[in-house]
Amino acid sequence: MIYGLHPQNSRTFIVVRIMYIMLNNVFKYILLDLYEHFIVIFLLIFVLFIKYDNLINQRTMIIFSVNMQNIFKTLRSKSYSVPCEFCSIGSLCIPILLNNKLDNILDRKMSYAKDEIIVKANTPFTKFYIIHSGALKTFVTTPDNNQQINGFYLPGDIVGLDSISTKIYNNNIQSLTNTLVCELYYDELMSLVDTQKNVRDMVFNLLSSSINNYQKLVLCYSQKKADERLATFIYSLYRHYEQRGHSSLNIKLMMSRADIANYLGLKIETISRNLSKLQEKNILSVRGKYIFIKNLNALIDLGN
Amino acid sequence: MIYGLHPQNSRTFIVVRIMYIMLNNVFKYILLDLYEHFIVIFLLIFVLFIKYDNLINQRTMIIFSVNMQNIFKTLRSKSYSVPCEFCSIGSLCIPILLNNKLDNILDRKMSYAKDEIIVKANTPFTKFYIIHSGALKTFVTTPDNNQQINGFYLPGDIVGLDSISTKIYNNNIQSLTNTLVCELYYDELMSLVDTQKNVRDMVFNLLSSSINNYQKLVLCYSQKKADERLATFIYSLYRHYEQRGHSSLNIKLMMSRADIANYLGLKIETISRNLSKLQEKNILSVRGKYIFIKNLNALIDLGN
DNA sequence: CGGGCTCTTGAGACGAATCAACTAGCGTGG
DNA sequence: CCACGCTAGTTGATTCGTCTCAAGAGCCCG
Repeated sequence: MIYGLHPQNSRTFIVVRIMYIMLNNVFKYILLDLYEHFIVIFLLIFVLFIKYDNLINQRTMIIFSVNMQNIFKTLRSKSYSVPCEFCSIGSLCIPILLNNKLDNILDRKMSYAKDEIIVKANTPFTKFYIIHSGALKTFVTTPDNNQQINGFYLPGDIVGLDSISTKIYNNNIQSLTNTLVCELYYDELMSLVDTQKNVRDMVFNLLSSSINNYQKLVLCYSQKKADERLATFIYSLYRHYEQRGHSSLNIKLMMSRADIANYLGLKIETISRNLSKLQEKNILSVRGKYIFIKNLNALIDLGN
Repeated sequence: MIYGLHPQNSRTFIVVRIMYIMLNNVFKYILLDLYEHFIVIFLLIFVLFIKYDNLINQRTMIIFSVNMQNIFKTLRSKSYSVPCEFCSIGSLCIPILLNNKLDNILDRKMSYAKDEIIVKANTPFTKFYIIHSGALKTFVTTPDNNQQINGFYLPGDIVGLDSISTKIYNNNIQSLTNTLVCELYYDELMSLVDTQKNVRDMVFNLLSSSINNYQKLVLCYSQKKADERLATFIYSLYRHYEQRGHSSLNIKLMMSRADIANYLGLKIETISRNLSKLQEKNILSVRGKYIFIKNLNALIDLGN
């Protein structure tokens, strides 16, 4: 449990959580450089808080130091976790339904390191993965041994819907950063579907909207040029964060250029060139993995 | 009720149906030219049958003549209908479940002429369409007023799964030939989902395998060249017919070159050129809308 | 038989891939 | 703390594949 936010003490945990959400919401429109300074200020406040908290003892101190490191890391990478109510599962979170105690929800979360293979393709399908924080990608390996990414998954997303019919995982699932996922067993979900109408409707909606997304992706592939595809991709990231309650013009790309290129059916050089092109057009400001959307409407227009 | 197979008299209908299915199954391996002759023989037998059927009166005669025209048309285009047990809905056909009488099933079928718009995009979603015979396409119209096809649907397929989450039809649905569809109301299906486990599982499988198909399509788009895409497309048609109990190396393209091009994200000239290329390689034999697969393995290899 | 389609084939234009060189960012170890 | 190497990312020159434009062939239908 070195990775991820996982203190044993639930009171201190809540404080961490509140400040964390605050930071994500209050500062979401602040530019990259400013952002860095605020993190320092935040950490100072945080250290003071620890100093005067009478709960502190040797053991929690160690936990805090571990957490602080993680929080710092997380903030630096501007990764985020969705509060459970913004999850694609929404208020119907299975752990919550099964057992309404917070501790139990936390116990359901599994932690994975960067680049860890979570699931290998063609292994038996038993459970879905719902991302709490971090990011995943799914991909298949083609006969000529290179990979084809067919989805990026961000906090709140559910992975594995395509496996219901095949009973095996059709894709490899791999973490892009340190990632916390909730596991959701298919059988458990089905028993809830039978007893609760809202769960049934939710699952149908998830499946249906997944089909919808793929239809849009197909449309993107089949008639858009490289720059249009890239614009669509970046806008879809923006939309995704927005829908999960993190609307910000600052976007951190969790995936490498190579992954983006692979996903969009282009080559890495083309991505690079077109990012520069969008920057020249004053639509984006790119700095490594960070993108700032300078002209959202132009971005939307370009992506059609 | 001019189009489609829709006699009022169920005894005569059954005979038509049996002969129709016979023809589809007995002659499925026979080449195009031979096929034409058998249709003539079949029609002669059919006329004799009518002559000595004591049920005939003025009214049924008219119905028959209408139907004969349609049957002739249908056979000439080598269209086919799936017996209900090969439908994607399978043995769980809702009309059958709701009311086990044949007449009632027939009443559920709606008939559409070639190129008829069955559903306009963005209209309220109430029911799925399951194809009995013929073919449909679904497409969206882009802002610059040209269409993007995102699916062809053949007998046994269900259309509209993506609309569950949006509550509106996301695509226009248009018939490619004269088409018979079974209508399936969403509410009816949901009430069956709640009461019958096998229906529930079927619906989940349908949704999940639809996601699966789109994943494969995305893979096809993002890293295959024109000839590979075309090979994949033709093989997928072959597989589709095979799964519905009509395995034949003779394939009739229900859609125009323009539709194929649009669907595969290519231009009509590229389709034409690559069909010629596949013919030169002795993989296919193309004659207008008819394709004969000369080398199935080579086709599969090319499509990866 | 001609008019309107769809489909095929050819020549040149354009966009993305490829190959190659170079730069920036990052962690590692001295 | 800096030098080092490694990887990720950028930029340029050339090649290759598909699109575009254009003309002609085949087919259905009145």
